[in-house]
Amino acid sequence: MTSAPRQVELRFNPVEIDRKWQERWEKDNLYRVEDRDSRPKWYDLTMYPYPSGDLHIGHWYAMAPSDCHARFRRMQGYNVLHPIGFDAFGLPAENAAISRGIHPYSWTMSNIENMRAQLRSIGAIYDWDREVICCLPEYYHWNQWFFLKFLEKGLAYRAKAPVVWCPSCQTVLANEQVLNGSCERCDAIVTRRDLEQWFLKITDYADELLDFGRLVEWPEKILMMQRNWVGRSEGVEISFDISHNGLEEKDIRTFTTRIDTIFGVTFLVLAPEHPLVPQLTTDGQREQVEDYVNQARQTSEIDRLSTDKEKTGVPLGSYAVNRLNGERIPIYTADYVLTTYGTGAVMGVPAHDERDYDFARKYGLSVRTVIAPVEWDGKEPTEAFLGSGFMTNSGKYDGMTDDEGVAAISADVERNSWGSRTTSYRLRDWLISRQRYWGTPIPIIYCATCGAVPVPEEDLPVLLPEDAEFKPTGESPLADHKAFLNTICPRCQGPGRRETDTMDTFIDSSWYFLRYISPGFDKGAYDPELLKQWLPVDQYTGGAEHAVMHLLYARFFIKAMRDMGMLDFDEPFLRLFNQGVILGSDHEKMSKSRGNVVNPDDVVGVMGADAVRCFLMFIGPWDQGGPWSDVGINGVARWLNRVWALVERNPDDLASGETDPQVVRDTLRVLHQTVRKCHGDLDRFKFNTAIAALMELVNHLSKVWAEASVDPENWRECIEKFLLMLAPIAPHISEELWERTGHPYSVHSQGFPEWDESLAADETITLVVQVNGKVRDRIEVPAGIDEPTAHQLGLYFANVAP
RNA sequence: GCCGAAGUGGCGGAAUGGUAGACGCGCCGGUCUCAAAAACCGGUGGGAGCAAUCCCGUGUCGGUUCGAAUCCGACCUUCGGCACCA
Repeated sequence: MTSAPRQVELRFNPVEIDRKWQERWEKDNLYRVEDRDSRPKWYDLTMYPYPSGDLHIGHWYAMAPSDCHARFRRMQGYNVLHPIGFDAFGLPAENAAISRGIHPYSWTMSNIENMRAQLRSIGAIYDWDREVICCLPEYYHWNQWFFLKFLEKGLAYRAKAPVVWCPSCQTVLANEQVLNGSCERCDAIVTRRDLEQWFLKITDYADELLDFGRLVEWPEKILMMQRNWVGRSEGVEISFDISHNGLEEKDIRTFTTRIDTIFGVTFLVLAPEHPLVPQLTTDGQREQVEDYVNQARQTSEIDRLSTDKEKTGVPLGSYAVNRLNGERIPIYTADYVLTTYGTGAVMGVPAHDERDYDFARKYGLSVRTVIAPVEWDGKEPTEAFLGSGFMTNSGKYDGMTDDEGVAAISADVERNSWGSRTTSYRLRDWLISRQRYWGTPIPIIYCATCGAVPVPEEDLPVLLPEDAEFKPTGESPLADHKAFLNTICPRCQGPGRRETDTMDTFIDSSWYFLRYISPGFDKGAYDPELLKQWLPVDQYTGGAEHAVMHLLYARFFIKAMRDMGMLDFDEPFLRLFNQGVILGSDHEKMSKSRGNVVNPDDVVGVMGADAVRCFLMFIGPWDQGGPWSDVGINGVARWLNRVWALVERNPDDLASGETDPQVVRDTLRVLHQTVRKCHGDLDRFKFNTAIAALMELVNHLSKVWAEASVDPENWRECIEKFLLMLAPIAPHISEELWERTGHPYSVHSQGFPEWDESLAADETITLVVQVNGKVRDRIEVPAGIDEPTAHQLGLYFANVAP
C-alpha cells in the first residue's frame, strides 16, 4: 500500500508537533502513574497485543479511542492507570523459529522493540515503566507459582485428553493448523491421540461464572455468549439396567433434560469413546464396532460436530432394560454422542428429539410418541415433536402435561434410586497443557517413586532453556533437551524428569492486569497493598473475539484467587466495551491477499497522529467498526487545519466590532451544550458524535468571527474550553495550541470543562400538533416537556375539544 | 439450524416517540489565480413548479399513536457468534 495522498495543505507541521510533544511528555514523565495520589483511581485497561511485529491499523483502532477515554477520565480528576504490555508467548514465534531459524525469544523481543516505537506514535498516556512482557522469566515465574497454588487447592489435575496428532510430522497440532482434516504442513490426514495433560477445574465455578450480578456494565451480547458457553442445563441422570450382562458395571448412566419422554426410549447410544463400549459389544458385532470406533477417532471433532453429516452408528449387539417399563432396548454407539458432555451416553427418544429421530429413521428403530401434541391424530410422526403436550403411552403418567410428567417421574426415579436430578454443563475443564516450547514450563517433576511432584516454590522459575533446537521434525524442543529434562526429584532426591509441556497462553492473560500494578515486584505476582488500591479494573476494552475464552478464564482466575485468600473482589473487570472491526476502504475485512491493508505508519508520517486518531473515532460508533477511507481522512485533517486557523486568530481584533447580546447568548449556549454533549459522549465511547459536536462548535465560532459580534473575552472562553475538549481526542495539536494561546503547560493536566445547565438548557422544540394524521398547528415548547402536558397543549392549540 | 446485531442520501453516519438526513466525505456552483491545487463562500434525498410552495421518502407488508427511522407483529437481506449439549 502506498502512503495516503494528502490533499490538504496544512498550516502546521503535524509530524514536527507530534515529535515535539511526545519528547516533552516523556522528558517530564507527564504520564507517569503514581501509586500515592489523593485523586480517586480509575483503571482503564485495553487488551494487550500479541507482538506480531507490526502495528496494524486495527491496533490503532483499539488503542487510540481507549486512550481518548483514559485521557478524558484523567481530565475528570481521576488518577488513571492505562497500561500497555505484550502477550508475548505463542505459536507464531515458534513457527518463525522453525521456518526462519530465528530463536523465538529474539523474534519476539525485536518485534516488541519495533512495536513500542509504533505504539509511541499514537501519543497515548502509557506509562512505559509499567510495561509487562509475559515471555520473560520475571513474569512467567508467577504463572508457575499460580499453577502450584491451584494444584495445592485441588484446582489442577492431570488426566488423559485427546490432542490432534499428525502421524507424518509426529507432532501435536493446534486446531488452526488443521485444514479440512489434514495437516497444514504435510497434508497427512490427522488423527487424535490421548495424552496425559493438565487441567484447571473451571467447572467448579460454572454456577458462579453465570452470575453476572457484580458486573457494572457489560454488553448483553457478551453475557449471552458466556451463558451459552457455560451451557447449564437441569435434568435427570437416569440409569438403564445392564446387570444381565454379567459385567462389573450394572448400569448405563444417561443424562436427559426430558425425563418426561422416558417411555419413548427405543434405543441407547454410547459415545464411541465410552468405556462400556468394548464390554457391551457381542462377538458377532465386534469387528464392525471396532472399525467404527477407529473411524470416529480419525474424524476431527469439527467434522463430528457438523450437522450436515449424516448420522452414523453401529449396534453393539446387546441390550439394556428401561426400568420404568421393563422394556429391552438395543444399545448403539454413534459419534453424534460426545464423551465430553453429560455421561457420554444418551437415551434415544426419536419421537421427541431431532437427532434421535434422524438416527432411528436411518436404522429402522421404532418411534413412539409419548408427548401428544394438542391436535394429535395418533399417527406416527414425520418429524420429532419438540413442543408441549400431554403424556401418552406412559403408563400411570398418561394425561399429565409434560411439565407435570418431569416432576412426577423425577420424583419416582429418585425414590427408586434409579437416578437423580442433576445439572449438566457444556463448559469443560480448562486444558492448559501445550506440547510446545514457547510457553511457560509447567513446574512438575516426574519421579519413578514419588509420581508427579510439584517444583518447590523457592526453585521457581523453571527457566526455558535458551539453547533449544528448533528442527522441523515436530519433536518438542523441550522433550529433546537433556539438560532441561533430567533433574532430581525434590521429594526423594532420586532421578526425576521434568514436565515438557508448557502452559496455554490464556494463563498469561488471566492475570496480566494484576502485574501492571507492580511490574517489578519480585516477592510475589503483585504487591498486595497496591492491588487493593487499583483493582478491580474499572473499564476493560477490546475485541469481541475474546468474549468467552479469555474473559471466562480471567473471571475464573480471580474467583479462584479470592477463594485462596489472595484478594477480596469477585470480578476482574467491572465494565466491558467491545470495539468493532476496522475494514478496508473496499468495506471488506483487511487482508494482505485483498491488498486493502492500511499501514498506520504511512498515514501518521504524512497527516500526523491526531488526524488518524480523529478519523478512527469519527468513522462511526466505536462498537460497530467501519471502513477506512484514504479520502475521508482528509475531512478531519481539514478540520484540524481550520481549528488551527481559528485558534491562531487574535481575539483583540474583535474589540472593534459591535457586540450583539443575542449572539453572545447563542454562542454561550452552543458552547455549554457542546461541553455537555462531549461529557456524555466521551463517557460512553460515542466518539463520533463528540467530534461532530466539536465541529459544530467550530462552525459556529467561524461564523461569529466573521460577524465580529462577540467580545474578546467570550471568544477567549470559547477557545479555551474548546481546546480542553479537544485535548483527549487530539492530544498533540491541542497541546501546541494551548501553548500558543499563552496557557501554562500542560493542557493534559487541566480539568475537563464543566457546563452550566442554565446556559445550556434553554432549548425549545417544535411540537407538531396533528389530528388524525393532519397537521393542525406547530408550537414551540420547552424540550423537557412531559407527555400529558404536551397532550394538553396540543388539544388547546389544535382547537379540539378534549 | 439456533442466538444476537443491523438495514436511513452517491458514501461513512446523525436523530431511540415530536420539522428525517446533524457532522463529515464526495459532487455542483462561486471567490482567489495566467492556470491549477489549496483555502474560503454557497448549494446538494427524489419528484413537480419561474416562485412561494406541494407531493413522495428511513429494507418489505401490516398494526399501535394526534404523531413512528424510533414501539409491536410477520417477512426479506446483510453481518457477527455458537452449534449433534441429550
